[in-house]
Amino acid sequence: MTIQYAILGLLSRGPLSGYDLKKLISDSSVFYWSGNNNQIYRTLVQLDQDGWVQYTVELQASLPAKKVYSITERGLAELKSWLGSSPELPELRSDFLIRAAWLDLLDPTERMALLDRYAEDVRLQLLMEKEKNRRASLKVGDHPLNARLAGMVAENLISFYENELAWLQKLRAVLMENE
Amino acid sequence: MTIQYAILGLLSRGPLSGYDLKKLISDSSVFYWSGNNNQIYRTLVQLDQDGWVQYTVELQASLPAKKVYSITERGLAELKSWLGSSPELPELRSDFLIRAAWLDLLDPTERMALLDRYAEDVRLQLLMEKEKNRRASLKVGDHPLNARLAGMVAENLISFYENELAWLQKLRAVLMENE
DNA sequence: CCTTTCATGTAACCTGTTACATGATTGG
DNA sequence: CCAATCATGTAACAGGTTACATGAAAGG
Repeated sequence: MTIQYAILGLLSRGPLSGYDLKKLISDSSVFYWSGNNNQIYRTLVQLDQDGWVQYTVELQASLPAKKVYSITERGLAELKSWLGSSPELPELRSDFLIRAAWLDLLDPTERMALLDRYAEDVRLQLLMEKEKNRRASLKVGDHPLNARLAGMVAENLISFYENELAWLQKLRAVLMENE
Repeated sequence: MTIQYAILGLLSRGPLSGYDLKKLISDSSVFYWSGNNNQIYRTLVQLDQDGWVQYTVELQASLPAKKVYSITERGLAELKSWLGSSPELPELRSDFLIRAAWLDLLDPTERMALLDRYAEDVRLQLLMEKEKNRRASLKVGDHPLNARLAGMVAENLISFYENELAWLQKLRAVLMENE
Protein backbone atom coordinates (compact mmCIF):
# COMPACT_ATOMS: atom_id res chain seq x y z
CA MET A 1 0.00 0.00 0.00
CA THR A 2 1.27 3.41 -0.86
CA ILE A 3 -0.02 6.80 0.11
CA GLN A 4 -0.62 7.65 -3.53
CA TYR A 5 -3.83 5.66 -3.66
CA ALA A 6 -5.09 7.14 -0.43
CA ILE A 7 -4.65 10.58 -1.99
CA LEU A 8 -6.27 9.51 -5.24
CA GLY A 9 -9.17 8.12 -3.23
CA LEU A 10 -9.65 11.35 -1.32
CA LEU A 11 -9.48 13.36 -4.55
CA SER A 12 -12.07 11.07 -6.14
CA ARG A 13 -14.63 12.70 -3.84
CA GLY A 14 -13.72 16.21 -4.93
CA PRO A 15 -10.85 18.69 -5.39
CA LEU A 16 -8.57 19.36 -2.42
CA SER A 17 -5.40 21.31 -1.69
CA GLY A 18 -2.25 19.75 -0.27
CA TYR A 19 -3.08 21.43 2.99
CA ASP A 20 -6.55 19.85 3.03
CA LEU A 21 -5.08 16.43 2.32
CA LYS A 22 -2.55 16.84 5.07
CA LYS A 23 -5.29 17.56 7.57
CA LEU A 24 -7.52 14.73 6.43
CA ILE A 25 -4.69 12.25 6.58
CA SER A 26 -3.32 13.28 9.94
CA ASP A 27 -6.75 13.50 11.55
CA SER A 28 -7.83 10.08 10.40
CA SER A 29 -6.72 6.81 11.98
CA VAL A 30 -7.54 4.87 8.82
CA PHE A 31 -4.86 6.72 6.89
CA TYR A 32 -2.15 5.58 9.18
CA TRP A 33 0.58 7.92 7.90
CA SER A 34 1.63 10.90 9.97
CA GLY A 35 0.40 13.26 7.27
CA ASN A 36 3.61 15.22 7.16
CA ASN A 37 4.20 17.91 4.56
CA ASN A 38 7.16 16.33 2.95
CA GLN A 39 5.43 13.15 1.94
CA ILE A 40 2.20 14.78 0.79
CA TYR A 41 3.61 17.63 -1.27
CA ARG A 42 6.16 15.33 -2.86
CA THR A 43 3.53 12.74 -3.69
CA LEU A 44 1.32 15.40 -5.26
CA VAL A 45 4.17 16.53 -7.51
CA GLN A 46 4.71 12.93 -8.51
CA LEU A 47 1.01 12.25 -9.12
CA ASP A 48 0.89 15.35 -11.27
CA GLN A 49 3.88 14.15 -13.31
CA ASP A 50 2.16 10.81 -13.80
CA GLY A 51 -0.91 12.62 -15.07
CA TRP A 52 -3.13 11.16 -12.38
CA VAL A 53 -4.02 14.55 -10.90
CA GLN A 54 -4.05 18.16 -12.09
CA TYR A 55 -4.21 21.44 -10.26
CA THR A 56 -5.28 25.02 -10.58
CA VAL A 57 -3.76 27.83 -8.54
CA GLU A 58 -6.26 29.84 -6.55
CA LEU A 59 -5.09 33.26 -5.50
CA GLN A 60 -6.66 34.54 -2.32
CA ALA A 61 -6.69 38.05 -0.91
CA SER A 62 -4.46 38.17 2.21
CA LEU A 63 -4.16 34.38 2.35
CA PRO A 64 -1.43 32.41 0.61
CA ALA A 65 -2.21 31.09 -2.84
CA LYS A 66 -3.28 27.49 -2.93
CA LYS A 67 -3.02 24.69 -5.42
CA VAL A 68 -6.30 22.90 -5.76
CA TYR A 69 -5.80 19.35 -6.99
CA SER A 70 -8.36 17.22 -8.76
CA ILE A 71 -8.18 13.68 -10.08
CA THR A 72 -7.88 13.12 -13.82
CA GLU A 73 -9.59 10.38 -15.81
CA ARG A 74 -6.35 8.45 -15.95
CA GLY A 75 -6.03 8.88 -12.20
CA LEU A 76 -9.52 7.55 -11.64
CA ALA A 77 -8.81 4.57 -13.88
CA GLU A 78 -5.63 3.91 -11.90
CA LEU A 79 -7.52 4.14 -8.61
CA LYS A 80 -10.12 1.65 -9.80
CA SER A 81 -7.49 -0.74 -11.05
CA TRP A 82 -5.74 -0.59 -7.66
CA LEU A 83 -9.05 -1.11 -5.88
CA GLY A 84 -9.59 -4.30 -7.86
CA SER A 85 -6.12 -5.70 -7.11
CA SER A 86 -5.43 -8.05 -4.20
CA PRO A 87 -5.54 -6.34 -0.82
CA GLU A 88 -2.77 -7.00 1.68
CA LEU A 89 -3.48 -8.51 5.04
CA PRO A 90 -3.97 -5.98 7.83
CA GLU A 91 -0.89 -5.29 9.92
CA LEU A 92 -1.18 -4.90 13.63
CA ARG A 93 1.61 -3.02 15.35
CA SER A 94 0.97 -3.36 19.01
CA ASP A 95 3.59 -2.08 21.37
CA PHE A 96 1.60 -3.36 24.34
CA LEU A 97 1.32 -6.86 22.91
CA ILE A 98 5.10 -7.14 22.82
CA ARG A 99 5.32 -5.88 26.39
CA ALA A 100 2.61 -8.32 27.45
CA ALA A 101 4.88 -11.23 26.62
CA TRP A 102 7.39 -10.23 29.32
CA LEU A 103 4.97 -8.91 31.90
CA ASP A 104 6.04 -11.63 34.32
CA LEU A 105 9.29 -9.69 34.77
CA LEU A 106 7.46 -6.90 36.55
CA ASP A 107 6.05 -7.26 40.04
CA PRO A 108 2.26 -7.71 40.36
CA THR A 109 1.36 -4.12 41.28
CA GLU A 110 3.53 -2.65 38.56
CA ARG A 111 2.14 -4.85 35.81
CA MET A 112 -1.43 -4.22 36.89
CA ALA A 113 -0.75 -0.48 36.84
CA LEU A 114 0.66 -0.78 33.34
CA LEU A 115 -2.41 -2.65 32.15
CA ASP A 116 -4.73 -0.07 33.69
CA ARG A 117 -2.87 2.83 32.15
CA TYR A 118 -2.97 1.22 28.74
CA ALA A 119 -6.66 0.27 29.05
CA GLU A 120 -7.42 3.88 29.91
CA ASP A 121 -5.62 5.09 26.79
CA VAL A 122 -7.50 2.61 24.62
CA ARG A 123 -10.83 3.62 26.19
CA LEU A 124 -10.07 7.26 25.42
CA GLN A 125 -9.10 6.47 21.85
CA LEU A 126 -12.32 4.51 21.43
CA LEU A 127 -14.34 7.49 22.65
CA MET A 128 -12.55 9.77 20.22
CA GLU A 129 -13.24 7.44 17.31
CA LYS A 130 -16.91 7.22 18.28
CA GLU A 131 -17.16 10.98 18.54
CA LYS A 132 -15.48 11.48 15.15
CA ASN A 133 -17.90 9.00 13.65
CA ARG A 134 -20.93 10.65 15.27
CA ARG A 135 -19.97 14.04 13.87
CA ALA A 136 -19.21 12.70 10.42
CA SER A 137 -22.50 10.80 10.17
CA LEU A 138 -24.49 13.91 11.10
CA LYS A 139 -23.31 15.65 7.97
CA VAL A 140 -25.06 13.31 5.59
CA GLY A 141 -28.82 13.39 5.37
CA ASP A 142 -29.64 10.43 3.16
CA HIS A 143 -27.27 7.54 3.09
CA PRO A 144 -25.78 6.76 -0.29
CA LEU A 145 -23.36 3.84 -0.52
CA ASN A 146 -20.25 5.91 -0.02
CA ALA A 147 -21.61 7.33 3.24
CA ARG A 148 -22.52 3.86 4.47
CA LEU A 149 -19.04 2.69 3.55
CA ALA A 150 -17.49 5.54 5.51
CA GLY A 151 -19.63 4.42 8.44
CA MET A 152 -18.41 0.86 8.07
CA VAL A 153 -14.80 2.02 7.97
CA ALA A 154 -15.34 3.88 11.23
CA GLU A 155 -17.04 0.83 12.69
CA ASN A 156 -14.01 -1.28 11.88
CA LEU A 157 -11.79 0.97 13.96
CA ILE A 158 -14.31 1.13 16.77
CA SER A 159 -14.67 -2.64 16.94
CA PHE A 160 -10.88 -2.91 16.86
CA TYR A 161 -10.57 -0.87 20.06
CA GLU A 162 -13.55 -2.62 21.66
CA ASN A 163 -11.96 -5.96 20.90
CA GLU A 164 -8.74 -4.76 22.50
CA LEU A 165 -10.62 -3.72 25.64
CA ALA A 166 -12.36 -7.08 25.88
CA TRP A 167 -8.99 -8.81 25.58
CA LEU A 168 -7.57 -6.57 28.30
CA GLN A 169 -10.35 -7.76 30.61
CA LYS A 170 -9.23 -11.33 30.06
CA LEU A 171 -5.61 -10.40 30.58
CA ARG A 172 -6.58 -8.70 33.80
CA ALA A 173 -8.19 -11.92 35.01
CA VAL A 174 -5.04 -13.88 34.19
CA LEU A 175 -2.88 -11.40 36.07
CA MET A 176 -5.22 -11.47 39.07
CA GLU A 177 -4.74 -15.24 39.39
CA ASN A 178 -1.02 -14.66 39.67
CA GLU A 179 -0.97 -11.76 42.07
CA MET B 1 8.72 0.98 20.01
CA THR B 2 12.04 -0.20 18.73
CA ILE B 3 13.23 -3.66 17.89
CA GLN B 4 15.89 -3.46 20.58
CA TYR B 5 13.42 -4.20 23.33
CA ALA B 6 11.89 -7.08 21.43
CA ILE B 7 15.36 -8.60 21.20
CA LEU B 8 16.09 -7.93 24.86
CA GLY B 9 12.78 -9.56 25.74
CA LEU B 10 13.57 -12.67 23.73
CA LEU B 11 17.02 -12.87 25.27
CA SER B 12 15.52 -12.56 28.75
CA ARG B 13 14.19 -16.11 28.29
CA GLY B 14 17.59 -17.50 27.41
CA PRO B 15 20.63 -17.11 25.14
CA LEU B 16 20.06 -16.98 21.38
CA SER B 17 22.09 -16.42 18.25
CA GLY B 18 21.34 -13.74 15.68
CA TYR B 19 20.08 -16.47 13.44
CA ASP B 20 17.68 -17.72 16.11
CA LEU B 21 16.39 -14.21 16.70
CA LYS B 22 15.88 -13.69 13.01
CA LYS B 23 13.73 -16.81 12.79
CA LEU B 24 11.70 -16.01 15.89
CA ILE B 25 11.00 -12.49 14.71
CA SER B 26 10.10 -13.35 11.15
CA ASP B 27 7.90 -16.28 12.14
CA SER B 28 5.91 -14.30 14.67
CA SER B 29 3.16 -11.84 13.82
CA VAL B 30 3.54 -10.08 17.15
CA PHE B 31 7.04 -8.97 16.25
CA TYR B 32 5.85 -7.12 13.23
CA TRP B 33 9.27 -6.50 11.66
CA SER B 34 10.34 -8.49 8.65
CA GLY B 35 13.18 -10.01 10.66
CA ASN B 36 15.81 -9.19 8.05
CA ASN B 37 19.48 -9.78 8.70
CA ASN B 38 20.57 -6.22 8.38
CA GLN B 39 18.41 -4.91 11.17
CA ILE B 40 19.00 -7.78 13.57
CA TYR B 41 22.78 -8.11 13.25
CA ARG B 42 23.19 -4.35 13.42
CA THR B 43 20.98 -4.09 16.47
CA LEU B 44 22.94 -6.84 18.21
CA VAL B 45 26.20 -4.98 17.61
CA GLN B 46 24.62 -1.87 19.06
CA LEU B 47 23.14 -3.68 22.07
CA ASP B 48 26.57 -5.16 22.73
CA GLN B 49 28.18 -1.71 22.60
CA ASP B 50 25.59 -0.43 25.05
CA GLY B 51 26.46 -3.29 27.37
CA TRP B 52 22.92 -4.67 27.37
CA VAL B 53 23.92 -8.00 25.87
CA GLN B 54 27.11 -10.05 25.65
CA TYR B 55 28.10 -12.98 23.47
CA THR B 56 30.32 -15.99 23.30
CA VAL B 57 31.50 -17.52 20.05
CA GLU B 58 30.62 -21.17 19.67
CA LEU B 59 32.71 -23.05 17.15
CA GLN B 60 30.93 -25.95 15.54
CA ALA B 61 32.39 -28.78 13.53
CA SER B 62 31.33 -28.41 9.89
CA LEU B 63 28.79 -25.69 10.69
CA PRO B 64 29.64 -21.98 10.73
CA ALA B 65 30.64 -20.53 14.07
CA LYS B 66 27.84 -18.78 15.90
CA LYS B 67 27.65 -15.91 18.33
CA VAL B 68 25.40 -16.78 21.21
CA TYR B 69 24.00 -13.68 22.83
CA SER B 70 22.74 -13.38 26.37
CA ILE B 71 21.23 -10.46 28.24
CA THR B 72 23.35 -8.68 30.84
CA GLU B 73 22.14 -7.35 34.18
CA ARG B 74 22.14 -3.83 32.76
CA GLY B 75 20.17 -5.11 29.80
CA LEU B 76 17.60 -6.72 32.05
CA ALA B 77 17.28 -3.52 34.06
CA GLU B 78 16.79 -1.60 30.83
CA LEU B 79 14.16 -4.06 29.65
CA LYS B 80 12.24 -3.74 32.91
CA SER B 81 12.42 0.01 32.83
CA TRP B 82 11.03 0.00 29.28
CA LEU B 83 8.29 -2.42 30.30
CA GLY B 84 7.21 -0.01 33.02
CA SER B 85 7.11 3.02 30.71
CA SER B 86 3.95 4.15 28.93
CA PRO B 87 2.90 1.86 26.10
CA GLU B 88 1.95 3.37 22.77
CA LEU B 89 -1.48 2.84 21.32
CA PRO B 90 -1.76 -0.05 18.87
CA GLU B 91 -1.42 0.89 15.24
CA LEU B 92 -3.64 -0.70 12.66
CA ARG B 93 -2.41 -0.64 9.09
CA SER B 94 -5.23 -1.96 7.03
CA ASP B 95 -4.89 -1.79 3.31
CA PHE B 96 -8.40 -3.16 2.87
CA LEU B 97 -9.92 -0.56 5.17
CA ILE B 98 -8.61 2.20 2.91
CA ARG B 99 -9.98 0.42 -0.14
CA ALA B 100 -13.32 -0.09 1.59
CA ALA B 101 -13.85 3.66 1.66
CA TRP B 102 -13.98 3.86 -2.15
CA LEU B 103 -15.65 0.55 -2.86
CA ASP B 104 -18.63 2.35 -4.40
CA LEU B 105 -16.37 3.10 -7.39
CA LEU B 106 -16.35 -0.57 -8.36
CA ASP B 107 -19.35 -2.34 -9.80
CA PRO B 108 -21.31 -4.66 -7.49
CA THR B 109 -19.85 -7.97 -8.67
CA GLU B 110 -16.29 -6.70 -8.60
CA ARG B 111 -16.53 -5.30 -5.09
CA MET B 112 -18.15 -8.45 -3.77
CA ALA B 113 -15.38 -10.52 -5.34
CA LEU B 114 -12.78 -8.29 -3.68
CA LEU B 115 -14.44 -8.74 -0.30
CA ASP B 116 -14.58 -12.50 -0.69
CA ARG B 117 -10.96 -12.75 -1.71
CA TYR B 118 -9.89 -10.69 1.27
CA ALA B 119 -12.12 -12.61 3.68
CA GLU B 120 -10.56 -15.83 2.46
CA ASP B 121 -7.07 -14.48 3.14
CA VAL B 122 -8.05 -13.39 6.63
CA ARG B 123 -9.64 -16.77 7.34
CA LEU B 124 -6.44 -18.49 6.28
CA GLN B 125 -4.31 -16.23 8.41
CA LEU B 126 -6.58 -16.92 11.37
CA LEU B 127 -6.14 -20.65 10.89
CA MET B 128 -2.39 -20.25 10.76
CA GLU B 129 -2.35 -18.26 13.98
CA LYS B 130 -4.52 -20.85 15.70
CA GLU B 131 -2.25 -23.63 14.53
CA LYS B 132 0.88 -21.81 15.70
CA ASN B 133 -0.75 -21.28 19.07
CA ARG B 134 -1.83 -24.92 19.35
CA ARG B 135 1.69 -26.14 18.70
CA ALA B 136 3.28 -23.66 21.08
CA SER B 137 0.90 -24.49 23.92
CA LEU B 138 1.61 -28.21 23.59
CA LYS B 139 5.24 -27.62 24.52
CA VAL B 140 4.51 -26.46 28.05
CA GLY B 141 3.26 -28.95 30.61
CA ASP B 142 2.40 -26.81 33.59
CA HIS B 143 1.42 -23.24 32.97
CA PRO B 144 3.62 -20.66 34.66
CA LEU B 145 2.73 -17.01 34.16
CA ASN B 146 5.02 -16.51 31.18
CA ALA B 147 3.37 -19.38 29.31
CA ARG B 148 -0.08 -18.02 30.10
CA LEU B 149 1.03 -14.62 28.87
CA ALA B 150 2.29 -16.13 25.63
CA GLY B 151 -1.14 -17.71 25.27
CA MET B 152 -2.83 -14.36 25.84
CA VAL B 153 -0.61 -12.71 23.24
CA ALA B 154 -1.63 -15.36 20.71
CA GLU B 155 -5.26 -14.88 21.70
CA ASN B 156 -5.01 -11.18 20.98
CA LEU B 157 -3.96 -11.86 17.41
CA ILE B 158 -6.62 -14.53 16.98
CA SER B 159 -9.38 -12.27 18.25
CA PHE B 160 -8.06 -9.52 15.97
CA TYR B 161 -8.64 -11.69 12.89
CA GLU B 162 -11.96 -12.98 14.19
CA ASN B 163 -13.10 -9.44 14.75
CA GLU B 164 -12.10 -8.59 11.19
CA LEU B 165 -14.13 -11.52 9.85
CA ALA B 166 -17.18 -10.47 11.85
CA TRP B 167 -16.85 -6.96 10.44
CA LEU B 168 -16.57 -8.36 6.92
CA GLN B 169 -19.90 -10.13 7.44
CA LYS B 170 -21.50 -6.79 8.22
CA LEU B 171 -19.83 -5.15 5.25
CA ARG B 172 -21.13 -7.93 3.07
CA ALA B 173 -24.67 -7.21 4.24
CA VAL B 174 -24.26 -3.52 3.43
CA LEU B 175 -22.99 -4.32 -0.04
CA MET B 176 -25.86 -6.76 -0.64
CA GLU B 177 -28.39 -4.00 0.01
CA ASN B 178 -26.77 -1.98 -2.74
CA GLU B 179 -26.37 -4.64 -5.35
C1' DC C 1 1.00 38.95 23.18
C1' DC C 2 1.04 34.43 21.84
C1' DT C 3 -0.93 30.65 19.56
C1' DT C 4 -3.52 28.74 15.83
C1' DT C 5 -4.92 28.63 11.01
C1' DC C 6 -3.87 29.09 6.41
C1' DA C 7 -0.53 27.51 2.76
C1' DT C 8 3.60 25.88 0.58
C1' DG C 9 7.88 23.80 0.52
C1' DT C 10 12.99 21.74 1.83
C1' DA C 11 16.92 19.39 4.63
C1' DA C 12 18.45 16.00 7.45
C1' DC C 13 17.70 11.90 9.33
C1' DC C 14 16.17 7.31 10.85
C1' DT C 15 14.07 2.91 10.10
C1' DG C 16 13.39 -0.84 7.60
C1' DT C 17 13.34 -3.53 3.15
C1' DT C 18 15.31 -6.25 -0.69
C1' DA C 19 19.00 -8.16 -2.53
C1' DC C 20 23.76 -9.63 -2.56
C1' DA C 21 27.82 -12.45 -0.74
C1' DT C 22 29.91 -16.76 1.25
C1' DG C 23 30.00 -21.70 2.08
C1' DA C 24 29.32 -26.37 4.11
C1' DT C 25 25.70 -29.90 5.11
C1' DT C 26 21.45 -32.35 4.98
C1' DG C 27 17.17 -34.05 2.89
C1' DG C 28 13.94 -34.96 -0.74
C1' DC D 1 20.64 -32.36 -8.46
C1' DC D 2 18.34 -28.75 -6.21
C1' DA D 3 16.46 -26.62 -2.26
C1' DA D 4 16.63 -25.72 2.43
C1' DT D 5 19.12 -25.13 6.85
C1' DC D 6 22.76 -23.21 9.34
C1' DA D 7 25.28 -18.82 10.14
C1' DT D 8 27.15 -14.30 9.48
C1' DG D 9 27.38 -10.03 7.36
C1' DT D 10 27.08 -5.64 3.76
C1' DA D 11 25.17 -2.35 0.00
C1' DA D 12 21.70 0.08 -1.97
C1' DC D 13 17.47 1.87 -1.68
C1' DA D 14 12.62 3.07 -0.31
C1' DG D 15 9.65 5.02 2.88
C1' DG D 16 8.56 7.88 6.34
C1' DT D 17 9.63 11.26 10.35
C1' DT D 18 11.06 15.60 12.62
C1' DA D 19 12.32 19.90 12.18
C1' DC D 20 13.18 24.10 9.66
C1' DA D 21 11.68 28.18 6.72
C1' DT D 22 8.33 31.91 5.37
C1' DG D 23 4.56 35.05 6.34
C1' DA D 24 -0.04 37.18 6.98
C1' DA D 25 -4.42 37.14 9.68
C1' DA D 26 -7.55 35.97 13.26
C1' DG D 27 -8.73 34.72 17.92
C1' DG D 28 -8.31 34.21 22.84
